[in-house]
Amino acid sequence: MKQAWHPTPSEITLTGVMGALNDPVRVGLLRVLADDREHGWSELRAPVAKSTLSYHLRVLRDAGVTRTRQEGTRCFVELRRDDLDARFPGLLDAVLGAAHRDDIGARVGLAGT
Amino acid sequence: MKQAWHPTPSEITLTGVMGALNDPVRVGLLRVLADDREHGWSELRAPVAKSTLSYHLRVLRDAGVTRTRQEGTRCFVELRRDDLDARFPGLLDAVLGAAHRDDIGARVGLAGT
DNA sequence: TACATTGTTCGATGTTTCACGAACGTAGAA
DNA sequence: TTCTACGTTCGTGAAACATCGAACAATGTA
Repeated sequence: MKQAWHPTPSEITLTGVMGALNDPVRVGLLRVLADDREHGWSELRAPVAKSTLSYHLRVLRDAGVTRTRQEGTRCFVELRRDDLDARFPGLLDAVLGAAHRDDIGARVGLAGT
Repeated sequence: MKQAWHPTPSEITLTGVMGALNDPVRVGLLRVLADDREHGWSELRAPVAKSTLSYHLRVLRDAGVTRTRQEGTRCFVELRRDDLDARFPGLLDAVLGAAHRDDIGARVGLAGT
């Protein structure tokens, strides 16, 4: 299983990021990843089938919002906060703040919490 | 022609705003309206048919991004900056800054510019 | 009244998005 | 090698979206 493609910082587009964050499940994933730690795929809990979760993680990755690393058969996901902040200053914080206030994507979480 | 419906500030949702700003034409309109002045409908120039422009302005209005006022047969549109800033601090500026840097919606403009 | 202007709405069309289960490929375990 | 666990990809379907031109409604003008 080869490492998945990721956009370089300059390939990250506003349209792509806005599109990626225009879904409550993906905003929920964003909130989970906002602790800036790497999380295992299997640790993630979302109210969708695993194929759908894979799809959403792919959308986030392709947009440059997250980075996915493969290790054996396991995957680890993390937020590309530095790249996003460099590219679109303030955007991530604004979305995270708004998502927290409106409690968007609340049904997404981590195992055992 | 009665005045169109607008969401109250508390009815403005992050999901709605993100969805509204997830289209280059609408981001272009946002940039045009970012001067915080009221603009006449007929003043707006976008690379779409007038029925499509009407549709986009409706999406922005329904999301709470803009306010539309009717005066006779004419319409005037303005950005609801205060409401958006109160609801989602920093979001509008972040999007406007990013849109400017990436030149999103550049084909939208005003007549005579 | 009749006509022109302005923007909205309708109906049709093609595209994109999100969802699922099934099938698949890769890597490690037995 | 065979089996199991982990995620991805495929095929499909339903819904939402963007787009257009035509028809429409509301207002102002002749």
